[in-house]
Amino acid sequence: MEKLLLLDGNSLINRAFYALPPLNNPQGQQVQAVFGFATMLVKMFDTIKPDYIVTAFDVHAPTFRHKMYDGYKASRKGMPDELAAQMPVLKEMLDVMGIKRVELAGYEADDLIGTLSKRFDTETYIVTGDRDSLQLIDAKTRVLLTRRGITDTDEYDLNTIEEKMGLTPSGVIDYKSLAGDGSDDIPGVAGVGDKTAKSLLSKYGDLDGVYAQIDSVTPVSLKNKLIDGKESAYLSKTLATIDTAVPMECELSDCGYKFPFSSEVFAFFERQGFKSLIRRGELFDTSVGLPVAPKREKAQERMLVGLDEIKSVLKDKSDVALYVEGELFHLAVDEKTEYTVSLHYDFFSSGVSESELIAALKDMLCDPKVTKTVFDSKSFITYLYKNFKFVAQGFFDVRLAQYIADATVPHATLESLLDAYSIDRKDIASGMLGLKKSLDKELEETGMHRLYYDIELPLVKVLFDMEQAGFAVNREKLEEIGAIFTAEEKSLEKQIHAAAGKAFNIKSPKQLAKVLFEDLGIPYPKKGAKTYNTSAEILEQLDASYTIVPLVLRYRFITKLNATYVDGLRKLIDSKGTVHTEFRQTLTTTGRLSSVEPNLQNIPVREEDGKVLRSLFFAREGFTLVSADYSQIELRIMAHYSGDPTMRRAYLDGTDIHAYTAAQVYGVPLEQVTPLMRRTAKTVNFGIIYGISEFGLASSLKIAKGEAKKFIENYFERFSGVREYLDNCVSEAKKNGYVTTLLGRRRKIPELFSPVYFTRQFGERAAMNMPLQGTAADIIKIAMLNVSRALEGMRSRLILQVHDELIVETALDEVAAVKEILRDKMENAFTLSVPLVVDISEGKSWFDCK
DNA sequence: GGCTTCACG
DNA sequence: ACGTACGTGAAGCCG
Repeated sequence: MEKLLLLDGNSLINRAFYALPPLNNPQGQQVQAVFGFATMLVKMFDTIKPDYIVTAFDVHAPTFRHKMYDGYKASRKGMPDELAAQMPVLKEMLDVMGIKRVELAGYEADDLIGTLSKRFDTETYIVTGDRDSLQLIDAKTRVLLTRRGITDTDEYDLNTIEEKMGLTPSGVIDYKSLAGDGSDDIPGVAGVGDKTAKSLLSKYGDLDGVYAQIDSVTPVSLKNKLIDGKESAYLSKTLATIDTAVPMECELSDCGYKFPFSSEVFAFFERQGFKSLIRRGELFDTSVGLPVAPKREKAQERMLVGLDEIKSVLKDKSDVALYVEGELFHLAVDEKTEYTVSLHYDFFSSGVSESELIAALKDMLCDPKVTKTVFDSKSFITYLYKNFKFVAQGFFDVRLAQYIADATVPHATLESLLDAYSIDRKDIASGMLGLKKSLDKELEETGMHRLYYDIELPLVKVLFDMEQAGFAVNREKLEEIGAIFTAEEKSLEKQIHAAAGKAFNIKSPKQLAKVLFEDLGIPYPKKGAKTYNTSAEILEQLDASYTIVPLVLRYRFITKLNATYVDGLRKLIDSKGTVHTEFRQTLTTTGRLSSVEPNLQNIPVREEDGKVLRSLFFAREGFTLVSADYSQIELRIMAHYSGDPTMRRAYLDGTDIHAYTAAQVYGVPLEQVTPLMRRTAKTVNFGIIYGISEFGLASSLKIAKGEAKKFIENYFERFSGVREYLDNCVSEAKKNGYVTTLLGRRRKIPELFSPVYFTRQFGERAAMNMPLQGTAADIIKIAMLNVSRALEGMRSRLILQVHDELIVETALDEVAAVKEILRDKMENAFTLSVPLVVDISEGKSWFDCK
């Protein structure tokens, strides 16, 4: 018999949307739901081999919609805009595939599917995530319910529905009439749930049976609930019943489709970036001469036993891939063969021990002429250094290359990367050689070859050295400061509890809000707020006559310092009194580094009482700290990029930029700029870097939006080049889908294509900020490479980077030389049209560097 | 595990 | 009509 496949378009795309991570097409639009739908379809073609397909969609009665700035908003409550935006793409896909789609105003997809399932006398498969559809099962109709993933389904037919659900198809309706369905707004009978509904149905057959013998229902309480809920039960029955007689035109002969796919489908997949589908040649009709990419052959698997065999495979090879996975060591010298070595070594087994293997490979690992392709080279050389005490070199880092190629996928795993390039997960090492080839080409094509090979890759070793060097921490002083903090914390806690009139957990924002705004009745500054916010920003606005408020603020401050920096740091000090941060090089979207365990990039500095924590970080015996930081590097980059003559003038003349900005914006001579004017101008300058918005500036300056608007207008009038630059950033980003730094680092900004106004605004600000923040990151990375080279042969060591600051632990007799190196290498890392200026300080501890 | 809060550039 | 400045990490609460 011929087979008909009925798909619930809304339900399935919804599943696909939530089952997959966001995935963007080359234009930056999210398309993961469409991709998931396509994958499901292909699976269905494969397993069911239907003769006919129809996809049904919901069309709700038109509702009033507010006019949007962007003229668009999700049409259905509960559907996120990111999904709604994919509906037209899905429909386009179905059209190019020649798959019939049906929709009818006022009917749900369910009803259309129900009608079609009854209309044709043929074997019918319904695919949906909606359990309601189980009522449509009959001798020729079965239902495939989607499971967790996107291609897995549970099949229900007339036999299995009884076993799996304990219900008949029509029982599904009766069940809902009694138990209701919260997610579908079906009330059911109050007080009747899953268990009761099923036992009633098994006893009385169906809903009518229950009410026919209502007097025999026990216990009496249940009987009364049923009597009270009778009207609701029958209303529910109407609601739960799928309409199988929708007046719609559709004949089986309209429902054919073309598979294998045509060249139009291929072109569609290409436009949407569905690489893994494009690579599957068998999906396409080859008779039309498609440019189908050859499918990557799966590598031959070979187990290597014994060191001699391993050595002979590697002999004279200059391009190898390595991956250690538990007790398995993966190895490849070309893409055709996947070698595995078992590191499980004992008296009986024939495996090779880890230390034997590494010893045998040591020369190769340290030979820069042999390129070792690995996933995360810093982890790999750290592992070798910790366990075997040598420093390997000569790597291609697949994770790093992928991050440079596309930083919107943060910290990708090797599996996700192999999947993305349609490489079998078992081909770990040989697959990495494939990845290397693809990524290398991608970097070349996108102009990021040099960024990767000349900056990021060599930086790995610099970061490794910094991590190993570590930063010495004064443990006695840590305990002293901790004791002081703890004492104050205790005292504050007592005072706060006394002021509140009771003990409560001050660290719980919920409990704190209740005490402040309800128990003590402090007026909440934002009227109409749904939930209380207890952030410092709000607390600072509260009526000064409530003494509890400053106590809470101080308590927050002290506990933050104590928990994060005293307790947090203590746990991470090694036996030598040193902390070794880990720098993450493949994380941020702008190209900055991040620092973890401990994060040494957010040690307090702004508040005096917090800044004392910097005295814990000190230079070891015979050394001192030299710190160098760029002065307003991002604004200088802005001056360079925009070429704004007014702004450049300030930097060329060496004028105080914030005072100068104030003079311009307020229209007064430089000498008449007050500290308040300067402070305001400084905030405006920060705003410029962040991608200014009226709202953001207003909230930062705590002024009205209208006033902020005036500031911005004044600013742009004086610095018109800056406005042109920012506008240009956004328009370029919208045209290309990405922005770039001076060194060609790219950041895709898919948010610019969101249907949601706010998300798009965010994308625009990110487009303005990234070239500035990212170029600053590029420049300090170059400086780090040059500083570290210049320090070779000296005893002084680079130990920390804090975005625009470098710290060198400096041998006492090298102080002058180090200062000169830092100034020279940092100021000359890159030539801009305005000077880069570095401020240098020195001290035994970080606190003393001022 | 998500949310809130707050430390840094 | 609604609510954010850009980029991070850590701690603690809460469900």
